Amino acid sequence: MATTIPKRRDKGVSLFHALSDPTRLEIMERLKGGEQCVCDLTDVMKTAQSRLSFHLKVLKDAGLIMDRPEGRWIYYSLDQETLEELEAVVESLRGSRRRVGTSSRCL
Amino acid sequence: MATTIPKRRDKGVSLFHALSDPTRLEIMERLKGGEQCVCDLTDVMKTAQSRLSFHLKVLKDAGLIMDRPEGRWIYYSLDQETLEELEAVVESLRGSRRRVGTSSRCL
DNA sequence: TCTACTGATCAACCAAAGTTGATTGCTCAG
DNA sequence: CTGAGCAATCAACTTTGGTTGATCAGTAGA
Repeated sequence: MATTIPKRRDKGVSLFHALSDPTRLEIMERLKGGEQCVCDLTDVMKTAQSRLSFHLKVLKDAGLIMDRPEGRWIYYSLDQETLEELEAVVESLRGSRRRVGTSSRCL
Repeated sequence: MATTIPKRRDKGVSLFHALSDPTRLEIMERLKGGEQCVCDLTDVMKTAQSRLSFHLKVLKDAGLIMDRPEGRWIYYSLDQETLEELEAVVESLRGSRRRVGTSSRCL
């Protein structure tokens, strides 16, 4: 089933919004190397725990990352499926490169 | 010359931010069909002219669209180069899919 | 059980982004 | 030259997003 245009747009908006912050982009980059627990990230990014937790939530709500609790820790990792969706959204933006001669209305 | 990591990140942030709004995403979709003047967009999107102008500026500042004045009108179109950059940024997010067995620090 | 640690959540605050309506500068037609 | 239409800009306002510090629940180890 094909997703409706507005639905697809909303999905794009939420993905782009989640990635539109330097801290969150850094988290994504760090997770490229494999899953990390929050304490790893807090240490290496030298940032407040609540702040990091906030950004992780934004990424998780967008579906870009997943969490896996293990004992005392929670491990975060990239969600490859959503990243593929993101790639599809971006590719769809490029669309057909045809050139329309004149505008429809403004004459 | 390879761009530095933080520079690349900033570029990503500004692109993602520009696309993180439904109105702007709709503009992008409409421009896929070819260049459009502002009056076309105002008509078809049924939105205030100043609002549209604001969003066009955000997209333009991010480098995603270009404008071409012609007489009384200004035509906007997608900037394919930037869209390619965007694709590269997104692809780089997927990175290596290797799995790291255990975390470095949290034991 | 008691304590220390991890990480989520909350409320209060501050900053950034978006909206609205009005104005301005420009171009073209009469 | 005048009047009308296109589009950018501005100031005031509203809304959304991000930060901070505190608290809370869950887990592990002594």
